[in-house]
Amino acid sequence: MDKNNFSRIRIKDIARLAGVSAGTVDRVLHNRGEVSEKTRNKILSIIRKSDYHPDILASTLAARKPCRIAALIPRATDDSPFWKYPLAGIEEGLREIMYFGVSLERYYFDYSDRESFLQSAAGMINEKPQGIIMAPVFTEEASLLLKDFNRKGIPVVLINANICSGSCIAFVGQDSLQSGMVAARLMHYGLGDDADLLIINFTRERGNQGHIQKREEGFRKYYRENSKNNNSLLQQINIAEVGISREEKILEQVILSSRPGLRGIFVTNSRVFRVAGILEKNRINDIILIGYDLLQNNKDFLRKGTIDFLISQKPREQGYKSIMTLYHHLVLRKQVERSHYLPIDIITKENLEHYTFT
Amino acid sequence: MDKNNFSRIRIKDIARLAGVSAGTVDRVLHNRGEVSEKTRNKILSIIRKSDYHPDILASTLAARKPCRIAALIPRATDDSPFWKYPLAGIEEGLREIMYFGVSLERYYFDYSDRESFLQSAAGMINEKPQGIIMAPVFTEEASLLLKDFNRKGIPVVLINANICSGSCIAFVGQDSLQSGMVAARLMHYGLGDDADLLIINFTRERGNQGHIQKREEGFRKYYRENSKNNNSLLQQINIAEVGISREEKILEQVILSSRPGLRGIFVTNSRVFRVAGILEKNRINDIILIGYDLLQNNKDFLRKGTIDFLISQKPREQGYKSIMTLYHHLVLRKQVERSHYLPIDIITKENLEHYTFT
DNA sequence: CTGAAAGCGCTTACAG
DNA sequence: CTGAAAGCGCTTACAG
Repeated sequence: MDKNNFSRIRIKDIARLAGVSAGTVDRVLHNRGEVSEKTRNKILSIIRKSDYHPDILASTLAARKPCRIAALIPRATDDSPFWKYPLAGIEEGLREIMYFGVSLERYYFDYSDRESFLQSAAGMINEKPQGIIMAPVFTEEASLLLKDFNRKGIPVVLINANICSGSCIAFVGQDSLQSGMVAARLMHYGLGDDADLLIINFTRERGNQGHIQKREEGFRKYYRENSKNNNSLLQQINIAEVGISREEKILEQVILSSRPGLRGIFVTNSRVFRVAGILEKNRINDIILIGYDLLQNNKDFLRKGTIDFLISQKPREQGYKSIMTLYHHLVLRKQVERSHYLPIDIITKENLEHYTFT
Repeated sequence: MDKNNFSRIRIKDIARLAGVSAGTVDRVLHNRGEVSEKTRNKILSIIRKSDYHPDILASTLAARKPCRIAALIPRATDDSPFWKYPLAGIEEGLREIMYFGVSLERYYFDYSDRESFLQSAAGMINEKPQGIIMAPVFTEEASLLLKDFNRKGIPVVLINANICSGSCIAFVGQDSLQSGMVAARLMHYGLGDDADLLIINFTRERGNQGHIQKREEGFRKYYRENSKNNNSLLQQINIAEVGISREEKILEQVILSSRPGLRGIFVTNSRVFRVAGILEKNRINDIILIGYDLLQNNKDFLRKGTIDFLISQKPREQGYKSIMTLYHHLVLRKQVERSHYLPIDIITKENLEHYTFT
């Protein structure tokens, strides 16, 4: 039987050992100067010997300075509900740490509106938060912001997409290239070599499409490395989001004209339900369909078998980890890991129901 | 922009409003009597109106009563390292809540020694922990213990296997039946109908084999419901763990004699690396092999491609959730969910590396 | 540069 | 049945 006791030595004890007052110990503990080198060193050496751990409860209680964290993320919409999950994760984390005086300010922007991103960011900066969670949807603008935050000494955690070049404390998200490889692996495992495949990209305004491209790249990489499938069998199509009915037509035409050879479709984002709809409408059920994200639409098609596999980005856990990382940094003052690559979850009809928190 | 402020009304405020002292408010807050009905009701009504939330930091700081949690789990061994992961998860959780005075006492037992389970349990009971995490490896004995803890009012969280019939506050683990279905789905997706399959059970001393059986059941259920594969194609073999070399011989014989028809093998626990070894030795690479748990051996074979899929039980997260559930119950005094079925993770060579915390 | 005192919000004997 | 006081371990003005 082992025991795991926690801090017993108190500031008071150290003060007594050093022959000084608690206030002085506190001053060296927090490096706020106004202590002579001599006493400072004496206290420091005592601390080192004594494996002192501050009582963080007493500390935050006494300091009673609130810690305001801001989240700059896209607003979830009916059309694109993805971002409600990271937010839910952030809020779940918040509930666990609010006792430490942590509060959350939410700043939303429109996923496809660069201007709204900048405006929301400006509002956030005005409030001078102690820490920031940011979804860097618009790469260039986000990079500039990052530099600004860095200059101001505000720690930032990036969520979902990674543009962190030294100026953020951590990134939380998925390894996109690798997730494309996972999709390819599933495709290849089910179809073997020499099956006609189609990759569909639903693109949007230029901006954060980097990780979408990476997924396609990963998919191709897998096939290059593991299959005798020659590239001509691997078509790709980009669908600009220009209005659903027009898109549907184009897609339908491409798919139908590729039959009967076409055996598998990989959709590089959460819009896979669109393709599923087309397959269903045309009563096509001999095509393997793989895409991303556990949206309600997608889950329905997965249950019906129209979609074969979904890859989850663990959006909720992304949110949870983001705020917890900031908490570890700001409140606990612990070293945090720079990269948090979350698992690439493979979801089927059979394991779907147990991915409630994802 | 939203704000998320937390408790501002203090006991002192309520006391003032009720025209009593803080001590009296505290007494009704904690139901420890010695208050007249009249003042009690007055205070209660004020509390209800005021959305008072206790400051849990101040509360645990002032109460300074330690909360000792005990974990009764199998000792991890070289042969069977599985249990080191739940323990790691428990310890990870502990680090986050030790500030609240939570400490952990570990009680180990031998996974295949019923007697050691009882002895370790006795030692634990002696120390009168405030909460218990228990792996109910030996079903009958564990049931009796559960009743005893229940009588003593000690809350228990069961981990990994579920025998909780009302006398535990929560279960954390995997849905075994469903995980078998996931394995079958992967098998069937890769091989189609009418492939010869083999299910291998490595059994041990009678005891907690319930969830292993469930896995086989799930596997068969999937095939019954989804395939035209008739049952004669689905052989099953139980290997009693009687010594590795004898087992290897038997297994090798079974596998070789089933060739060339045999196309897939499902191993119902983490011993899948044993089967992988036999396949490798005999240069067999046209058999799909699926098993459980990210042990080092298994991961190596997954990387080499001898094992095609592993299903993870998320052992670390089981541990983490167990202790956090107890913490929510004991320290935060919150209602906790009864069942925590963790996701059934599908691991391939391609997504293995991002399942570090699992 | 240093110490003594008051206070964070809650709990706990103790006195009445 | 109730209140006043001391204390949990730390922080923060303030006085010197």
